[in-house]
Amino acid sequence: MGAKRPTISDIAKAAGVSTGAVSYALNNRPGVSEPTRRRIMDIADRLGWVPSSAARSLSDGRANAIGLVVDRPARVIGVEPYFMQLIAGIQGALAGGPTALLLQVTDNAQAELAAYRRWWGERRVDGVLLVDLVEDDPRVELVRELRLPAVVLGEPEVADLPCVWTDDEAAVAEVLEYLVALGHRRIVRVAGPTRFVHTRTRSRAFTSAAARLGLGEARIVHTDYSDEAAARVTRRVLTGGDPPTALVFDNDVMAVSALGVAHELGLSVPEQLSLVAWDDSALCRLVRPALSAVRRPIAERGAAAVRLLLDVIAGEAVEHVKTSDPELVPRSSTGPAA
Amino acid sequence: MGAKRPTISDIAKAAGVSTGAVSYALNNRPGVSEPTRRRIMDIADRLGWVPSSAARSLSDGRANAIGLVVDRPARVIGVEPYFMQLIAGIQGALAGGPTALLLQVTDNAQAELAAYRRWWGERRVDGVLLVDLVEDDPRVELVRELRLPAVVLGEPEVADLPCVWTDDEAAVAEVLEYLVALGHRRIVRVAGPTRFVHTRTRSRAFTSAAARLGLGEARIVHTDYSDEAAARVTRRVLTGGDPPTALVFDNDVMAVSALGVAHELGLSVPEQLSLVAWDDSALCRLVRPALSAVRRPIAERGAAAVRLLLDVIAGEAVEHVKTSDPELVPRSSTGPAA
DNA sequence: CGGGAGCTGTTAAGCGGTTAATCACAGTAG
DNA sequence: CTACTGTGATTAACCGCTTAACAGCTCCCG
Repeated sequence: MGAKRPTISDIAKAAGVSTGAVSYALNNRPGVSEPTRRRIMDIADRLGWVPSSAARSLSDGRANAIGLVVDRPARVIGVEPYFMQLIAGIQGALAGGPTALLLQVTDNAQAELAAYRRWWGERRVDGVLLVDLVEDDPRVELVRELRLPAVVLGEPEVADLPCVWTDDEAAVAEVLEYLVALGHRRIVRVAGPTRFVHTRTRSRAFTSAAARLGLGEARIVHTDYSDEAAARVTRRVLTGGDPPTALVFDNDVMAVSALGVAHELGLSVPEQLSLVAWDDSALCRLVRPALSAVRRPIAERGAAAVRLLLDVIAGEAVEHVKTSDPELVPRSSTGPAA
Repeated sequence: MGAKRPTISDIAKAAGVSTGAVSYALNNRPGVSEPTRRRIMDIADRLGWVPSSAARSLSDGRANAIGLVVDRPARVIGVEPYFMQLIAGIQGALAGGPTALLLQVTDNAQAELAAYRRWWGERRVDGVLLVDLVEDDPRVELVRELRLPAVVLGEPEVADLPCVWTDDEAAVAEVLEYLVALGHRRIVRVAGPTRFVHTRTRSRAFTSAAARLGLGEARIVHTDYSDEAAARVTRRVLTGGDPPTALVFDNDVMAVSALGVAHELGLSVPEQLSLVAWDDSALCRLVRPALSAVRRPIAERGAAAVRLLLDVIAGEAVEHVKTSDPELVPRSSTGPAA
């Protein structure tokens, strides 16, 4: 059962006032005199009083919690540093406030939808964060139908939901220009699953930048973000006809995996093959050669999303938030084309 | 505010019975006839009823949530695959049930204690999972004082709390025997922070196995689990007098980092230096040479801990749970001593 | 035929807060 | 002296659900 927790009526008894007065005092609302308020607050923290979230939820209808569902296969989620960094950023913005984070990891889209629906039904969360949006994402429809406050981490204009976004397109162009400047012309993008909007956005940017730079053959191959898939795809691309001299990846893990494949195939990096990773977690610095990568402000994204969501929940008018720009961090995995 | 959510009194109205009857029916308790129960349940799921967690908490005192606080510096948490795997395991055991997971990431022990205290005060959680225990851990004292159900992921007998443990000592011995069989005699263990109990346990096992195997010089150096610290330490150890021919690490990230250092120093792995990682996330397979590692059942630990905690919360008598044993997975980072 | 025993259902209190409505009691104006 | 205005409090309803206590009904037995 746990030790006894003081309630406002304990405080009321100790202070010789009604529970109503205690409530007014503790919430800094008018209705009690200054001396009384002080007395009540003294007693409250002498008793170590903390409001019961259930009671508060029940009466004011707010859960003081937000939810995040991560729908990625278990084997991917472990190595992918993205989510932990995102969570760290989320926590940073939540720290100090009354709001808690509910986390769920699912392995299919249905389960994710069910999770939102249930949280909403149980009134467990005041709002949710949406990541990895897909085209015509059913979650968008769902939160709209439920009128569940939601913020998207992704690209704006894909849903009429408030959104925290990062200018990936510019970064894609920057990477391509960089590689072209190094003399590369056959460049392949190893992307995540097509269904993700962010994948498509980057692919579009990749294709158009390639066209602009006069690269006829801007190939894109898709994976599921896993290291195995990346290895398979990389192997195929490198051993196929007309192999590329540079590869651009959609995350860190795949780039590292490709480094291993290059090693296997006896291709030296960056002399014979250049690699560019995406996200730039510590992984990129860990391997040899250290990977050139596009650094994105992941924790910043999480924190911004939380702030935005809290505003939405508070009923304020909000606008899309753009984070700081990604930046290419050149290291040792990129060099002049062979 | 969100769309309207049905309550039991909506159901009661629709079924022409009292809310009490509805409650009995929906909870499968005696007190209503079979036909009535069925009618009520039909109406309930036609209306899409989901119980309000706040209301339920308030009346039965249970939060239907458990809490996990991870107290590691932000820069470590991102790359460390351990926690995400643990969380995946936790979710697996929670899936389908009514219990949610509250997650908090903090960057100091005080904040962690505060988090538990607050969750308890708010009655937000029914119990908590404790990881990374230290000697005389204040959290143990805290949960005892609060009578907050808790389960330790770590070694038994360090606290009188139920515990999920893995036989690391045997694994340490196995690794050492393996290395000695390969001819290594100068072996250094690159460990996590001394304050963690699991660090000490492994160190003790390391020292005693070394003694048993007649290795006089079983050195242990400590780090904070970060790749930077590991690189620093590895560099120092390898360039100092009487350098080791094999290194055993306390996690994956440090081993990968050391691989980079070896590369820097022109030491070839495994010809001149053998490396053994710990945990065996995908990281180990990603790098070249692939790292020999001790694989631990991390997700299994998480799942077992959840089940144990739910039992404790339910008031059942429980015992420590031992997970399956870790196993050494030899890959290409270990070989005969030079 | 009186009086349990069993079902099926209702009533109402309570969980810990919030808050509209009300009240007692100044002080102050008319 | 009455009426009005504020101020600082209390009261009680309510949020949605659980559950002990009780009530009506049928059935069965001595």
